[in-house]
Amino acid sequence: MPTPIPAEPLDDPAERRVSSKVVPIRAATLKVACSSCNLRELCLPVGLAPNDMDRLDALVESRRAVKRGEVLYGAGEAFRSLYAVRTGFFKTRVAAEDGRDQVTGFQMAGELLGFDGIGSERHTCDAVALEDSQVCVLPFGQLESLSRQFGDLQRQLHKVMSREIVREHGVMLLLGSMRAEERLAAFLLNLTQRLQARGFSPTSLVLRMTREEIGSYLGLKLETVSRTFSKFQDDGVLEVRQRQLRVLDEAALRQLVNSTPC
Amino acid sequence: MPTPIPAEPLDDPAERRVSSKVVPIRAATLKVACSSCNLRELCLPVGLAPNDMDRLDALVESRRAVKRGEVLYGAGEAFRSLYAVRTGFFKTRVAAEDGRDQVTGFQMAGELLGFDGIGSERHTCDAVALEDSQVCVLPFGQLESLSRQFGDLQRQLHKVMSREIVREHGVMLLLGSMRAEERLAAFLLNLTQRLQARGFSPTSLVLRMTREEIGSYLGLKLETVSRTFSKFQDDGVLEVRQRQLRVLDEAALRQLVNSTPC
DNA sequence: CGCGAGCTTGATGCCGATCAATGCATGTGG
DNA sequence: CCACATGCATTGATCGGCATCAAGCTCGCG
Repeated sequence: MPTPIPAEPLDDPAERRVSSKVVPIRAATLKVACSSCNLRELCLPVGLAPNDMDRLDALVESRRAVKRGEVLYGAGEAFRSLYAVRTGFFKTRVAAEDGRDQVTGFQMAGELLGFDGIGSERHTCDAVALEDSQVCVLPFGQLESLSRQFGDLQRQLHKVMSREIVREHGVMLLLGSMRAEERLAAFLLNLTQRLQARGFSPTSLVLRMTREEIGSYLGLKLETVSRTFSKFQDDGVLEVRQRQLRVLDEAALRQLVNSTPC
Repeated sequence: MPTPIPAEPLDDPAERRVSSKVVPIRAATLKVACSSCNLRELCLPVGLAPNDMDRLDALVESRRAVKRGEVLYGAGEAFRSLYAVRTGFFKTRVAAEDGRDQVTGFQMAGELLGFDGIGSERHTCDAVALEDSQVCVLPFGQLESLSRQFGDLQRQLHKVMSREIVREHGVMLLLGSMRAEERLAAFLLNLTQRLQARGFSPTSLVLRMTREEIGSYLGLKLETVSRTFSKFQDDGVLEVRQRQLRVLDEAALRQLVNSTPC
């Protein structure tokens, strides 16, 4: 289990103001440094020796600001870098040839994006910011070469990719065999757990995504998501006011996920 | 697109007879060698320089025979190695705390298994042989250390993992937004394409898995799978006799996958 | 203040689950 | 070698959960 971290302070305002457009920012000017990042216990540097971390610092060449609604990368784009979410919130989605698309994940601070692009040297999905966000840019060629020198970094990279595979197994289980209530319960538990690991309250949260995006992720229509929220509220499990949620009975959520009425 | 390879010859009988139990076999006695394996164009060695491949040969320490129905590894087991399927056919499945389980993939010759275990040092799903099979054992520690020396191998390993992530995105799309006929059509197209890459006919195939296993993978009940097969047969798209299939109208299958009646 | 994106809630219908029975192949022991 | 068991597949009848269609509602914002 990752070490909990106190709620991160807001970035200093001077830094946030640059976000009016997608702007690459030179590392030197901002002193980007994993070693001093408040996300270092959650992000790629987990478990690295101080020496290794210095080298990783050197690799993080820039940050990039992405405004709400803008794409960090899109399907078809050449793959160059992974991205670590520093602040903000993203969704990734794949699109079928026809209009349909599927949200494949939501990423918050400290989580990595872009693994989909390694296999074909092109991205195969879109990453979209759900609020004004900042990412650290990790040029993949450099990351590979660095991880050839530092076994700990190599291992960490492999672990992160492996966990992404395992997470998707969980989503497949959810999509393949759970009913609407179970899906939403599983989703909420996952969300609160990740927020808790970042020092936020596990009982009070603000959704960053619409009902439609939740529905796409869970294989449900937005009306079903909405109705299920209402039902949880009627049952006293949740307090719902728009995107503001309060978990009243976490045990009930857990029980739902493990029930087998299907 | 991978180079097609002629249908692989059956293993020599002396070698197959050892499969009465799960038996580790010393490499030396069997001359295991990626460089002479007829799967080298499909497996981990893709694109390696001859020198690198010799080193990979040295790493493949043994083969392991797994009889139909036996597990190659199970959830909870310590993670030590990846496995490359040499002959045979596997499924991987995750289990929820209650009885439910979900088939997360089917693996055939040249495909790699075991990535689920890297993240937590323990396997998180079961790998079960669907027919008598053989795998090459790739001790992961050695694979990492080798891929620190050889950039091509490192890159190849990352690509394989990335493609696994992308494949799962596709399954999520399928589970989240397709109807039964589309799911089965997508499944069949994927299967025939992979068989074709291995030099088999893309129109005539024998399923190695039951209707129930297909259903679990596709998020359907076995009756629905069976009915959908029957419908495809009535429509002249498929000829179905038990597990023996013949694709009569591949275009119809493709059209189904891209249709959007949902 | 009024517009529009997002959310809620109701009425209805359909796809696939469920329950149930039968068919078909393989294998095993009498 | 047949009788029977067993596992898997097919097919039918019915049911239910979620999608769909259709109104309103809420709230943030120009």
